[in-house]
Amino acid sequence: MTGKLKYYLKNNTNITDKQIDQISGCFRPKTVKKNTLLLSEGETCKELYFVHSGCIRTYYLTKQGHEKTRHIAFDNSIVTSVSSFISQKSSFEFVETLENSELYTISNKDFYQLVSDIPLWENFYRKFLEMAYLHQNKKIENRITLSAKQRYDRLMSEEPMYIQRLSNKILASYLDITQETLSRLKSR
Amino acid sequence: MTGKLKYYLKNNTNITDKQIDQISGCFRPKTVKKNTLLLSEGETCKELYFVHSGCIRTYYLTKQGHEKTRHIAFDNSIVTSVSSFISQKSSFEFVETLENSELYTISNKDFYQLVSDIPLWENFYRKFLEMAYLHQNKKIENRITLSAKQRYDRLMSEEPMYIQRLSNKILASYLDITQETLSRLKSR
DNA sequence: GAGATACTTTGATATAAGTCAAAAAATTAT
DNA sequence: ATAATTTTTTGACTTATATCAAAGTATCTC
Repeated sequence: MTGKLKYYLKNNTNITDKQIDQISGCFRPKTVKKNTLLLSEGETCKELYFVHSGCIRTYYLTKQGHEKTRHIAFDNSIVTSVSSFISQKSSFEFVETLENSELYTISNKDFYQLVSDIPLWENFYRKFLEMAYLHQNKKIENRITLSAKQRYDRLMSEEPMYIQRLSNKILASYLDITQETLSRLKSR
Repeated sequence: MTGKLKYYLKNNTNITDKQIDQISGCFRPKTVKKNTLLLSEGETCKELYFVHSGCIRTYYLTKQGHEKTRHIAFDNSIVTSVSSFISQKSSFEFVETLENSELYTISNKDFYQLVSDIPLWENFYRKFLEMAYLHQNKKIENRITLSAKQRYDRLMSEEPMYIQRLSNKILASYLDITQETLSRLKSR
């Protein structure tokens, strides 16, 4: 059942099989329809998700009410509202499914219990944070140094799945441009 | 000598005095004149700095050759080219002193040795990464949701030290605007 | 302290991307 | 299938910020 999660942990950590069983035992399966909010602005993020299948995004609203997509997680990845999950303070982000999704979810409590109990899990979490940082870094850099068209072209070549699986609306908000601009630059 | 560093660790961790001695023993003092490069693009970042006094920035160059300041560290904070220090790959960032600075420097090797040896140091490092992530997050959000003037005003009210201690050139590059724009919006 | 170098201001102009609006196309629901 | 809703495209217009250029200030260096 949690096979894919176990496989993921086996491939990304040196945690022993026994401890992988212990870890995956802390996750609960959760089937969610597309376009479902898992977390809203103002709530405290109590869960972290492993995406078995489907797709999840995190986004926030600008003062003008525009959605800005921060992160998109496809199959075989981990996602949550990182800042709220870490700080256990009110989130300014939303977490939402973009497709019908099968998730495995772990509570904040259990997660940090594992961080204390299993050194290699803390190690894994640290590496997750390192990756999250590098990813963010790259997003800032892209946003600052590339034009809208260049960002689109780069995503197209580096992460074609984004273009294949996401609607223009979501894609535009991920690339920090308007739908109209995306529509126009696609036909250039 | 490393008094300020020890004080910093006492205030930000639960590490025992004995282990704080062990940790600060791994740091070496380094006095650096202003406008000195500590790391250049293409080099691998082997050191992490505690800023005892002075000021350090990290920045990178766009394809057009413009400097973009990513992070600024004043007294009593820790700084490095995080992505290169983590990955031990070639850096695309520069690290530079903006003022005459007294630093304490630790090697990547010693740093990760302490991460292995002292659980509370790994814990501290994890929290450092969490903070770095939150800080980045906020920078992305500000850049996307606020106008140049709004970003300047917010920095002025939240971090007046930035405006007091940095030249317009550096400040502009930190706010992701040109010097000319900064000059203009200051007189509005 | 004079000259060189680097920084800041001001002006004129250009441009990428946003906004508003409405039609066309694609999904979703009944 | 048909209607209703949502998404995408296209057009006309606006705007914030960048660019280029030149003059004015400040800072370093010999």
